[in-house]
Amino acid sequence: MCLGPYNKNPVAEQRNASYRSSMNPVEIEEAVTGLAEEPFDRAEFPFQFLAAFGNKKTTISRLRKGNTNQSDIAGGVLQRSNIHIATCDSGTVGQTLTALRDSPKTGTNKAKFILATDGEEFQAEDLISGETVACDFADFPNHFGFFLPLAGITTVQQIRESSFDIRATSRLNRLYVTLLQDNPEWASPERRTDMNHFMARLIFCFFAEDTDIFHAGYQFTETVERMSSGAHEITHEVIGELFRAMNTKHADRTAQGIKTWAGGFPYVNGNLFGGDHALKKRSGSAEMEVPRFSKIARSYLIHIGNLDWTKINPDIFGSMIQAVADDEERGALGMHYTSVPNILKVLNPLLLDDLRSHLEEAGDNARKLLNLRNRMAKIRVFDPACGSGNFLVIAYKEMREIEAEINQRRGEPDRKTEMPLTNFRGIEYRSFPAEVARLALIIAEYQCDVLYRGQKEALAEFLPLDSENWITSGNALRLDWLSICPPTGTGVKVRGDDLFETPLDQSEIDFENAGGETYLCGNPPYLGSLNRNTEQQEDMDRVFGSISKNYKDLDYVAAWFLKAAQFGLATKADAAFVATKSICQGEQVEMLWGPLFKMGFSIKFAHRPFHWANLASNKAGVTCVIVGISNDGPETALLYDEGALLECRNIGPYLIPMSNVIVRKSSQAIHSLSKMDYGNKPTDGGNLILRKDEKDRLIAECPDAAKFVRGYMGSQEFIRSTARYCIWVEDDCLEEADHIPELHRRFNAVRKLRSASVGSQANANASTPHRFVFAPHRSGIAIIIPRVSSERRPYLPVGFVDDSTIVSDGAAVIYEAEVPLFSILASRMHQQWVATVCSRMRMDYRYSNTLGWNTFPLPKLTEQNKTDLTRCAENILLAREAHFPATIADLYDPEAMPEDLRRAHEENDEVLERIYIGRRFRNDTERLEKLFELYTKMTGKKAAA
DNA sequence: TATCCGACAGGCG
DNA sequence: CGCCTGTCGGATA
Repeated sequence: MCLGPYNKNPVAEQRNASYRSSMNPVEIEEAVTGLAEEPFDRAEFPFQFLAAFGNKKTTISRLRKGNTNQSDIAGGVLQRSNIHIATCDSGTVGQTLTALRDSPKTGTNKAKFILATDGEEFQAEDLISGETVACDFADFPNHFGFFLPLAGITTVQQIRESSFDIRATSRLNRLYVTLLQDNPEWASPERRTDMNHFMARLIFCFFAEDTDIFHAGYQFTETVERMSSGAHEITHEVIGELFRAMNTKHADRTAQGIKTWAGGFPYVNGNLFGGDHALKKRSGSAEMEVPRFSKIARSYLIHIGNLDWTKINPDIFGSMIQAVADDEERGALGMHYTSVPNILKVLNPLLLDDLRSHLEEAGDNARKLLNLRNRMAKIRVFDPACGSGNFLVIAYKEMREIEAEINQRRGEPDRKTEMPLTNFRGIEYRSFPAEVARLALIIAEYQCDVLYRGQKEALAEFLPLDSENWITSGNALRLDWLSICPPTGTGVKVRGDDLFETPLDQSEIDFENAGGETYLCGNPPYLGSLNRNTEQQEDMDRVFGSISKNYKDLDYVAAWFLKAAQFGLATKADAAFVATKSICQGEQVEMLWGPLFKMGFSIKFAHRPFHWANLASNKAGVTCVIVGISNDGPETALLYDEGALLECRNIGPYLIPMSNVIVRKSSQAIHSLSKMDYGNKPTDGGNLILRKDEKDRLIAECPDAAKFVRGYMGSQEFIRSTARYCIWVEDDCLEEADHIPELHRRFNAVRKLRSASVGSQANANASTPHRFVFAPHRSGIAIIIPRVSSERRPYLPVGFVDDSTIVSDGAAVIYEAEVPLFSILASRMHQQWVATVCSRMRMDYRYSNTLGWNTFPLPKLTEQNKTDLTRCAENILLAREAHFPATIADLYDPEAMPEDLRRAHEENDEVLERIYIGRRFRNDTERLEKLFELYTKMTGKKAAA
């Protein structure tokens, strides 16, 4: 997955900075390894151990002083809710661990782990899972994954199981940083590509020497170590010579003057060892360069080479290693990667399930099996945001498994694969991940060959590498996808770098006879309009500019869907991407699905919104969907919701079973009820807002200020009854207010903040700091509708406020509201509508006047209807009052909603639903059907009129 | 003028 | 420290 160089904006940068503060698995691995290399200090070890897992200095010094150390064991350190550690006399590790396990404090303080060591032996136990570790002290860093929950890392089980990948990443990270320090001229953006290329070559060599791709006696690491022994300054020459050998055919080596010690290395080629790109462009020469190694860098290199690289897992390793080269992402170190289960959520319904069902159907029929194999050989999988190639690697591995089964059944178990690696194509913005993706695929191919055909066969055909460059590094939204991934059988092979700028002449492709299928997949970057940089903004213009004029608020990821659709129109390719949920909610539905439906696409399968966990604790994640599109008119569509699968006739753009109805946001209501306003927006940096204590002090110090203070109510204040206040000054009282020193001070602060803002609205209002930048406030009784509220509540929480209170932009508001409006807003009908067509924050309801209120389909109300609804509203309000001082949050807690309140709502629903169909609806599905039907009717009539 | 969104953020128990 | 649930201001129309 690619995250381009975005975040020009200071807010986003700040977010990134805070993300870096917690330790990631790679940093922890480094710290733990460092700890094992130090001499064992019995008294200090527990604290060093905790520090290695990211505990803050203050936490540790408090533990050290004994303030928070709960241990009842001699030499013990017990951190509440985490770990009980004890160091002990030599040879007593077993007893000490037992003592820790039996310690009453271990239980009362909810320790998750116990750990005992004497500096020679190391034993630990995970008290929740019961897993244990027992090893030599020097080896305990190998088990660091075991302890990751100590750092709050529990969400991604896979990380824990990928100790090797994390360790390798950590070492490479160290080497990379050191090399950049030693060779500052390689840090320029231009040379960085060469550095990345160099790292990819190294990784290949480490893998090759451990898997016998390099012949015995010609080990890369060993050769480098031997030839540069005592002379680290020539390390780069040694490596350069080895690379040169691997780039030279055996027949030419003597003529090229390759040194004899390098002569036994195989010819690898495949561009991997070819001359470096930037240099070639600059001087026309393809001579490759190797960065210089300091003594430390050389020792890092040898250390890395001595790891067991056969354990490399190309599915996830790539995601981690790509982050090594990325200054922006180094802090997060690949933690945005797409896990294998999530990748399969895309690939299974997109193509793998179909292939597997054909395999099953073929049984042992040799002809059918052959057809399937031939079909698979012509399938291209194309990930236009491939990052380090996870999707492609998984697709390749899964398809190889199917092919192996075919060959098994056909009695050809050793058969060479029919699926060229070059059928798994990708585009990636950054050069290093693109390089890693190529490498990951090569490694995956080798591993599959070993698995399905045997090591001998795998080795025999592995080298030299195919030199085709089928993973393109560039901006996917500016490249011509057909040029990069034309269907198989068209006669167009992989095109050279220079051609990517020029779109493929479509006459080059014989689509009629192509026959090969293409499937597009991936997890492209998500970026709201707020966080895009200029280049990304222009990308959107290029992709959507000629299609619609209403696209600027679309998420960046939507551009991949549109390009995929355009690609699909030319070649009949289906596509499926992971995306932010917002492309299937709220205003974006119209912007994206309007054009896609018009182009003849529909949703073939989808995963309903699910939470994408973030490894860092205390950080919110993102809510994702997976959407597969096709213009092939599928007869049924598959809708996945967590574990469940629903087959339906059509999946609507809101990812529910329905027709392709799009609800458009509108500033005009389709019903004839009162106008709903957006709340009053301060843009004040908090200076016009007062907590209760601030308000009390202000009025105590200056009673004259009292008349400028009003209640201030948004979502939080209303739902949780947390009082806040605001300064509210009408223009004609400004002079008086400005004489109050505290208000004067606050006005100045607002003026300063608004002037300094990059937002035009803030600037425009800088000279009127006593006023909110948006202030529709009117007197009279108003209804407040929180902008965001929890999805757990069975009804939208709404309520009345009087005009001593200012409704903030944290809520919507209807001024001078009539009581029946409350009944409608508080109904199940309205909740269902808003839940479906409005956007969400996480999974929580997010209210919008233009999307939820103005579009709400409601039959015309009679006077009798209004009287009935008024009575219902009064009953709801009375029931709420009966439980004073319970907050709205208390009252609408689904576990604890009072019975009388629930009854009042039921009654309200009954009255309203009778207005729709003369009876109660059976369920929410029926409610939504009716609402969408009515919406279509009401908007259709309006359009005609 | 008006408003939708956040590869989100932060407080509470 | 994990769970629960909504701020706030910029970009855009």
